[in-house]
Amino acid sequence: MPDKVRVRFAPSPTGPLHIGGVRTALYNYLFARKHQGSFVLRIEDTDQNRFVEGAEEYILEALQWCGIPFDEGPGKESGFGPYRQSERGHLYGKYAEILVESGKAYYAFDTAEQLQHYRGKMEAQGHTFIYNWQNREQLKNSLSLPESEVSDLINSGTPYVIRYKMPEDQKMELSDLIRGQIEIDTKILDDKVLFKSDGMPTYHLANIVDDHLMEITHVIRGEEWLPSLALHYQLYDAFGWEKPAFAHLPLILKPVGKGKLSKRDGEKLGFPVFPLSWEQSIGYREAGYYPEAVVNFLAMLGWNPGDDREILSLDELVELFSLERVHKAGARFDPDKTKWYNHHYLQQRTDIKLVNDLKKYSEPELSSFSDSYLEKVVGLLKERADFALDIWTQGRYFFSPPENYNEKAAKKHWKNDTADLMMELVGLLQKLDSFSASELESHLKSWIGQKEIGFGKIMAPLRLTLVGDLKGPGVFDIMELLGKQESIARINNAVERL
RNA sequence: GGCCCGUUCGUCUAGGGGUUAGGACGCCAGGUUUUCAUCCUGGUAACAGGGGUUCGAUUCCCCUACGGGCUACCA
Repeated sequence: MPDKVRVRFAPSPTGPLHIGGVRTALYNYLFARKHQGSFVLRIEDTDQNRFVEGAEEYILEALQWCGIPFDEGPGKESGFGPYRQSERGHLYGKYAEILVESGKAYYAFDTAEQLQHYRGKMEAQGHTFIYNWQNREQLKNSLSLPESEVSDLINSGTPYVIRYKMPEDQKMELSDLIRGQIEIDTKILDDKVLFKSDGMPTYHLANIVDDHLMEITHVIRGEEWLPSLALHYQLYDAFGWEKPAFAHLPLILKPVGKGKLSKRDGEKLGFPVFPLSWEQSIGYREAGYYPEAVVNFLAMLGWNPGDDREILSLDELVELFSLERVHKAGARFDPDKTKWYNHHYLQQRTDIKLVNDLKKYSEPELSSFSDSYLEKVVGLLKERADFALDIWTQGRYFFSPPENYNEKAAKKHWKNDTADLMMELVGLLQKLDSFSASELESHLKSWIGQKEIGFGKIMAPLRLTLVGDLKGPGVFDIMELLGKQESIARINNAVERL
């Protein structure tokens, strides 16, 4: 790689960034870091109709949350800006005209309605309408019309677009870092619009011009752009510019069923498809995922380091990443595995951090408990949690007595003599000075041993009185945390109610 | 429909002319925990099909099937 590596992530602010977009950004970021290059964020907002308020802010915040900052972009000027295409509007017309002058592009006056009509007609016959060498002489453009009429139309303010004049029959060899060589014949390609009648460039023109001007060395983008690669090659050649290297990433597919991952899948199967919440759709952040987990599982979706490692930090990913190891086929999204990643990263967190995570979800209920108490709760519960929220939902009994008792368990374990046994147990507990888990364990065990009854006759109902269910950490640990007074109160309470 | 890209356990994938085709998630079983979960151990499970090439193909080539993308004055 001769020059300094420069890559870009170029989203359109037409809505929230979805998880596939995040992965594209991530791969760009990893590649840039790996080669000590620059990661540029460019906002492609040339379509005024699809602009969505707040989308750009969302993109910025999402990248920040994921921990994949850009080196240049909106608000981070570095000599190649501005980084919003809407602010570069004046640039593109000039380049389109250059192509017209050199005969590589032309003016077209066909209205959207006319084209729609042609399309409908062809489709009715079972064909596809393609605006190219086959019919451009019959359509309304500067190739078919006399020069004088063309200038009349332009001077009278007739709306026009500028189309690229795709060669009639040229065999092209395209090259992709992930897919290798691709052959294509230009005769099946169309005369794509480069410059719209509203004075804005289309993606194709703006993209090539900006990538050139911003000195992008590697274009890493989604596979949906592969069909446009030939056009982009044509454009670089038409301008006489050096092409960047291209890498087209496989798409992320639905967990079940057909097609690529969509917002609907998240709603249907109950997992986020956006990094942050957007309107009614919950984001990974809000669902309780850690950015490290999101980055890790996204990185592994379509790429691997070539060995068995699956838990990789961002730094390790940077170190190991290579485009050559990106898989070619689309990858089905696996919600279970993303959970597993989060579970892993949650275990790595300190108890203090987890307490803070927990407070985000249930601050009011937790405010009356000390941090040291909460830390102990977290310590006891974390290993069974995928999310910080699980600690709250699965550990309610640490914060308030059980409101009801699991009926099935009560029926099975609360026998006729259980109440008497529990009262006897209360008597024993009253006498204890230390309420540590180990003390409790030895006292209870010897007591049960003396009575010559099964452990189950005591342990199961005891747990029921404390927790309300047959779940949770060790009974003695729970009792120690709850304390003598609360534990006894809960046993008494259960005796009355069961 | 046309064009392009793809196809290894259910899923993410490693591998690559001769392998017991490896790992992870999920699932199942055993162990630990006198609970549930975690955890540990083990197990289940794959080279889409058909032709070539070859002494030998899951691996290379072709065809078919299937999957995906594109086919806008959207990106």
